[in-house]
Amino acid sequence: MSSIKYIKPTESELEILQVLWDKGLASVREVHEELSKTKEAGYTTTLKLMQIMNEKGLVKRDDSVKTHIYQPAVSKEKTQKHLLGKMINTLFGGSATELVIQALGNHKATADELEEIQKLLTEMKNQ
Amino acid sequence: MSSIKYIKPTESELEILQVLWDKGLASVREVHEELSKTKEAGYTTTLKLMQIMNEKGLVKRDDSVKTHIYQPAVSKEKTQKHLLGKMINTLFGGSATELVIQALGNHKATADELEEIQKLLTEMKNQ
DNA sequence: TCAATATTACGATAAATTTCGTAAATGAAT
DNA sequence: ATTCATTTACGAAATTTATCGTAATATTGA
Repeated sequence: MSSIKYIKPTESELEILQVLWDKGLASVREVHEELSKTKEAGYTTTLKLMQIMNEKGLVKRDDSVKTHIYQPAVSKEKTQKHLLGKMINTLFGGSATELVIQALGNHKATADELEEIQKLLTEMKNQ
Repeated sequence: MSSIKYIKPTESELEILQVLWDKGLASVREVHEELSKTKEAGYTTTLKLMQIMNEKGLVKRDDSVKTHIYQPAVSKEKTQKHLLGKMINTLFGGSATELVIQALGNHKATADELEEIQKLLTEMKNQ
């Protein structure tokens, strides 16, 4: 059994993780530039957050080089799964279906995407 | 235009809202009893939270009677919609479809529920 | 080498959230 | 009416999150 406690990223930490999941590896500068496109915050704020995330184990870093290079230490899929599960419980009374219906109803999907989901559903029914 | 700022409930506040959405009306005691089934916290903690929620406008209360009666002041659907949208953005790169696939993949749904979702999808395609 | 630049480290602060102790108010029972 | 139990009010503390100023460190280029 694993005694590793799941660490829930904060909202700001999730934004940083998103960038890292996308880039794989990145310096603080790179992450900060990316965040700056949609958000206002100082460089040292991003730096500090990433240092804290390193302490928490949410990211790893290579500090053998002058400009430290960070990478995610938690997987995108597991994090999605965890937070989605939490939301299903605390907001949709435990029903994933209710969430799916809400999501489909309120957020436009393309025809292709609808196809994809239908295919998945058919597979699920045939098991 | 409406100048009402959306207030994001905290995690604890969401737990309380869930109870109120379910019961419609409830005293602090009732909410607290319900929460106690899954959570450890003192009665005054729940009370204080509900008082703060009242100040924020997340709940309303009738204090004309000795034991104040609370009810939700924000709708379950709107709250779901808001937080779901936020999660799609910060965790699924803006793709509702990705979220739906994750949700269906990880959380079992009954055959009936799958039917229901398929029906919804068909309707969406035919529009 | 030395000045300019960039990066990291560190500490401090502010704001938001959660928690609870204690007192005050109310209602009920004897 | 006095006691007892319940509830609300209030304040304070502890925690977490977000932010930034400043100092220290390292790099580069003139």
